[in-house]
Amino acid sequence: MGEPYNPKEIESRWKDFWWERGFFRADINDTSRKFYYLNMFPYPSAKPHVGHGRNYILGDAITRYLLMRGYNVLNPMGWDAFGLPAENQAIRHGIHPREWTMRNIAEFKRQFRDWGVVFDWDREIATCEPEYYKWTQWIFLKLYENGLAYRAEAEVNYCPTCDTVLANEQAVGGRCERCNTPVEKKTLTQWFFRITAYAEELLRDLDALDWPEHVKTMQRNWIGRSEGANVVFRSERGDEITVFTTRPDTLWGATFMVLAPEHPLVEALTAPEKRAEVEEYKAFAARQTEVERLSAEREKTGVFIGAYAINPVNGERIPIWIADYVLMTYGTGAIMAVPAHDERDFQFALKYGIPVIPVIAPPGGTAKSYVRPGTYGEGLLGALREAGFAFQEVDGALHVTLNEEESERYISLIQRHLRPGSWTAVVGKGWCIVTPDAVHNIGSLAEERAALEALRNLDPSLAGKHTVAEVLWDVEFYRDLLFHAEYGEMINSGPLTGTRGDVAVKRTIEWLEERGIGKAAVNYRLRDWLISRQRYWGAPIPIVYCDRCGIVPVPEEELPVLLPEVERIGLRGLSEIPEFVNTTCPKCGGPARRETDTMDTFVDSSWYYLRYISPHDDDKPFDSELVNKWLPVDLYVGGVEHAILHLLYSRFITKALRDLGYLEFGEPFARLFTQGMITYPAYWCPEHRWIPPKEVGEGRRCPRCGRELEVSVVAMSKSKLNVVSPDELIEKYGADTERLYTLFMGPPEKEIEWSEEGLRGAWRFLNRFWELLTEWIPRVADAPREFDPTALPEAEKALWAKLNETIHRVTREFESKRFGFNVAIAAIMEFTNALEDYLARGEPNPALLRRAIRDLTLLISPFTPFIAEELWSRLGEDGAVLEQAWPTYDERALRLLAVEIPVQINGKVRARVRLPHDVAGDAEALREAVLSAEEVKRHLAGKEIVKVIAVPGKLVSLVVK
RNA sequence: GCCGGGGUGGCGGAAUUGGCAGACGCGCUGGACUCAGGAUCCAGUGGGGCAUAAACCCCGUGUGGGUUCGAAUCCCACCCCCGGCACCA
Repeated sequence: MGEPYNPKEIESRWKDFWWERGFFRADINDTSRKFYYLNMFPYPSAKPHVGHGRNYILGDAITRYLLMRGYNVLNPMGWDAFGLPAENQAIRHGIHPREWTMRNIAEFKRQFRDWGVVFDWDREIATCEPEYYKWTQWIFLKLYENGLAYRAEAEVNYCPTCDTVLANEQAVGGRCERCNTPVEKKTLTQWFFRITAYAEELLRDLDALDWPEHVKTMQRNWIGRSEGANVVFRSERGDEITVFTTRPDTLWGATFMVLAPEHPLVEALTAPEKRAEVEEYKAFAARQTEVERLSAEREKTGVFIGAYAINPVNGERIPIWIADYVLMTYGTGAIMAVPAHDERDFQFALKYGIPVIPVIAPPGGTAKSYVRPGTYGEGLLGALREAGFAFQEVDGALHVTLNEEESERYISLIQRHLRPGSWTAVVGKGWCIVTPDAVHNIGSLAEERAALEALRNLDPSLAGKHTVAEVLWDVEFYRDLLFHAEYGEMINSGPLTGTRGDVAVKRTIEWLEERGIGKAAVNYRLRDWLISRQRYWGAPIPIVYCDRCGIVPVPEEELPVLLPEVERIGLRGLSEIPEFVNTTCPKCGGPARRETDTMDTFVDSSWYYLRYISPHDDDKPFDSELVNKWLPVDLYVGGVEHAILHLLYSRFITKALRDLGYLEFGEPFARLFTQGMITYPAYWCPEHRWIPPKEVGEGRRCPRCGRELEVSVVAMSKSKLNVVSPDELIEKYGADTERLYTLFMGPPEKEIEWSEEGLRGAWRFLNRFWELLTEWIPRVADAPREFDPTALPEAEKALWAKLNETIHRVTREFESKRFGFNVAIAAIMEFTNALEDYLARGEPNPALLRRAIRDLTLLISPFTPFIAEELWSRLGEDGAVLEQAWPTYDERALRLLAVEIPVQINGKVRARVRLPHDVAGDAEALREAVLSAEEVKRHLAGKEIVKVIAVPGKLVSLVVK
């Protein structure tokens, strides 16, 4: 037996060793073998938990591997140190946010040290330090100078709980991303970054990034590019109303127009008699919270404003409505409504009695006709059969289904059999109303009116119907054909009638452009980035307002605009600190007021990866020359929760700085890896709120009131009291156990539940590992370092082969995209098991054993560096683990062994044959060897071999009869 | 609805990318040690059949079909789950 494993003692010995020996200090001037590894820096909120650990332990393992592979690794760490929680703490407890933040930072650093997670601490930054935010302000000024930062009045999202406005990206589903409060709409004058100027590039450049597909998809969705056309309609008075549409091919079917309630023309266009109604609706729309507006299945509402527009393609006069399903913030805030081919417009038209004109042939070319009971003569059924039309009789009514070419023939037939005063319709490629002596095509508004008139005259029960569509909708049989959004042949479309669906959009745009009534256009869902925050704990926006000079940027040499030191921070942030607000104009020297908003903390984090290169430079934000050599970041690792916000903003800032001449690259993160969160059960008592898992007893009841608790397995968070603290684990099992389990629990990109049992599995393994190695290390101290593998007996060859296979499997996970360290560690465990078995069998070969212990120690070192360093030092090798080359894999090792070749007979494995590697590796030899093997012959008795497939080194497959 | 990613034992997950499905670990079962064990160690563990045992056989990677000597892996259709977006014209 070896020594008992005492992690506490081992870990205290090596805790500071790696940093002190300088292994993690990057040589910034040597970029020949550089590797920029970066973990997303944390917001230092309270104490880190094992969920944080996952991120940094993963990064530490990768870094240690890269160091052993001889890379000059830059792996810095810093703090996303501005932000609301610190400020809220400050307001509540009177402690300064800096103090609170610094305390947490110290806590994080201590934790990293305990974990054995080392960074290049010489490059530590904190975004709340003036030496950092000075340059955040500098970036603001550069963007401002170049028209990429601007101040505008806009409808913005306001979170009443956080007392500040939010960016679009931070109002998720109409709720504050941070606190889940429904956001309110407010019209305010705020600062924006013009990220939309880069919409196209942000979208296009995604293709070349080595990022997870789902993150790229999220960004694509967020940017939301759509292609179409802008078409200019005019009001009857002559005002131009431009609409954006992705379906210009449906233009002839526009039967009304809808403006967003806030559209600037609404005021001027509204007819006097509609004014009151319109005002009321606008007020109603403004009252709606985002959450209400977004609620699914909400019925569409709107009002007619008493004005008409002229459709430029066919001169049709169409009513103008306002409705809140049209958003002022997308496209032009005005749409042409084509109810026949847009579901929303269809619902709206049906509700408000607006005509529907089909202008695109439906897919499949089917048409339907419904003939009411008692409206047709005796001979119709026979005639239909004779003519070969498919129909069904349902309670005396006929359901006729036609294909495209049959419609005309059918119409003339049905006309002969309809009773006088009766009618039917044919709905398919266009709609028509058929009476015994007329056919009304619904191809224009006038035709639609005429058809409706005819119907009303025939059938008094239709007097209350407003449109033909309404009449047809009442017939269940027609419903699936009344509206469709597919592309198809254009019909009822004037000169473009007959244009095929696959070219319809393109042809229509050309046609519009030739006539100057519209042109191709692209729209994005992405909005400009609102960066103003009405809070104290952030980087002040470096702007001064002067009554004489207007908006004046603070001159570069006066940066930073420092946060004022105050006794107490109030709810109104900087605006309630007169010493800060009142200043002099940098231009004219007259009295002026400072901008009191601070910047969104995402601005701070959108450029920090540049600052690490020259973190203490007082003259510039970053050293362009070095940054151009070190960036893009080779590997960026963080949570998916930043897939849109932080990653999109950073990409934008990088592109902007490139265009301003400070950078030579346009993407900050060449490769991205998103790791999943660690979850844990959280218990909720309706009365006592969140209950820590430890206090939950048998039967899942509240320890205080005995009520049954609701359980949910969710990401660890302090607020839900379900965090697992590393301190207790490390005290009990040591950091190596936590590290090993964290990496072993599952593939790192997946969310996974923390388990104390699983952790103990890692603990058991390390104990076994330690005892085994410490038992044998003293016995191989004097063993030779070299040996000839080919001269080993079979059992030793097997161990040697297994060792090489293990090196291969572990290395592969570092080199792969997935960092499947669960598999790498499994391989190490397997080898340890094999080594145990080998040692149990008798006297080992000392040279081989020494080599196995040596390589095994190096292989496990990125995962459990403490135990590895300790074992290494006892092995009597030179230097530290991180000074060793990563073990290499000798392919020849596997060839030393006999291989077991499975033999399939008719697709099933029926025998296994052990063969020397060179026999198994040669197709012909393999075939011969297998066919002559006894256990194969046994299965072949009395059968005829039809085919033999021999795959060298893999298997032999026989087909027999 | 659109887009992306997935469905493998009781659980987390492996499977060198078309070649022995279930590695490794957790859990579970039995045993050992023990006053005791929720500690530790040993053995077993996909389902079923046969059975003293060794051995052997059948089924099995969401469902149905296909390609192939051979499919978890490739193709077609469908079902389900997760994530993102969604009144975006």
